[in-house]
Amino acid sequence: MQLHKRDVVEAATSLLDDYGIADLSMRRLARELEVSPGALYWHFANKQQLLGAVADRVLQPVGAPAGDWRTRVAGICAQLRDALLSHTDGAELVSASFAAGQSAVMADVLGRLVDAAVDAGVATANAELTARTVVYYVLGFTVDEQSRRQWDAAGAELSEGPSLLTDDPGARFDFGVQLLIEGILARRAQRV
Amino acid sequence: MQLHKRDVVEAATSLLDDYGIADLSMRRLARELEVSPGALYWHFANKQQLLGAVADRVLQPVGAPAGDWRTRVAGICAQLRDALLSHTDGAELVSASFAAGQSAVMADVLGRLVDAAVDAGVATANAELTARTVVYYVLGFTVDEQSRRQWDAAGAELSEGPSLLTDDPGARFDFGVQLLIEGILARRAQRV
DNA sequence: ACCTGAACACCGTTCAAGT
DNA sequence: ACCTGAACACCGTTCAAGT
Repeated sequence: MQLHKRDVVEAATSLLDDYGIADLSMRRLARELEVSPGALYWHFANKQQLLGAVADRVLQPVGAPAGDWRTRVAGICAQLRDALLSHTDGAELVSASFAAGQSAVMADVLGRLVDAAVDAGVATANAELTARTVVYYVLGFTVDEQSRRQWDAAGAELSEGPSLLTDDPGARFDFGVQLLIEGILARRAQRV
Repeated sequence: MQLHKRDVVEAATSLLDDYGIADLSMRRLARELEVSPGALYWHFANKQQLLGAVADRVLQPVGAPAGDWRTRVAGICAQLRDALLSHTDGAELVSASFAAGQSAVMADVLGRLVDAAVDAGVATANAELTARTVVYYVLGFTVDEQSRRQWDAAGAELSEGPSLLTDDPGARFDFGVQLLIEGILARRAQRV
């Protein structure tokens, strides 16, 4: 039976969920699909490109929220974080794929953030950087959050009851998002 | 002659500068030092730890600027970016080591940013996140900047003269730093 | 204490050759 | 068009044994 891109991405995603990004290798993926390693290179130019496709699969649930620019920025951030946390090492995967310019969906998300920045009144010359700043925050925060989560999901029962200092990642995340939104507000209508 | 940690880190840094992070392997480093691969594991527990030591070497020039909190934040950001741009793939290396919790110097830098945030009036519960947000920005921005720089340092003479859209990375970097500073200002004196 | 030698268990990628 | 088989050129890490 023929191998399709979609099957490959599907298998890669379940490998990711079950064993994490360190064990998501081309050879192991090929083994799982019962094909030779070389077969994957008919469908994908290299591993980076394949990981980019997996990243886009992870990002499928991220939509285009409506509302004023603040609502949209906050909505995109929240949806992004949720999507990343839904897969083992999702934040790390998407972060790497974004940096490598291999995620089409991240490019779309960036575009929506650019629109929101423009609507906020940021000069077009600065809108892209404003959008990137938001993305850097969401990825950085979530990579960190996820590695901590996964770290004490192992070694679980040894830890103290309600974790240290009433840790509420959601609230912490929102604090940063609001910081950025206020920063955007302050930098709007900047003379180019 | 005895192999010391400092020699290893020195050799690793020059391998980094000459060939980039992808070619900085334990085996290649051992070959350069004319020891067996196993010898490195007497001095470092694993590759992550060694890379952390290299990251700290890269970060040596980053100091503790004086002044009011805004000046300190801006100064730390600028020094951090300069240090990262001074070595091939420096931003990527430090970003990875920071995420893995392997850079002592980044921990120090974070501490100074926490102090600045507290001085700005951010509640202590939010100061760490505020500091991390700044770090996420500097690392994200500089990884991106450096990959672009290195990409068109190859394929050089083919490109247009003054690059696209009067690209001034320094000015763009400062815009983001100011956005963050204004965000911090807006979120100071937050009720805990 | 510090290092070698050799092994273990892998990698990503390419490419002639097959169907 | 799509895939196999086999190779190429590597990895990180461990560990008995040597000095």
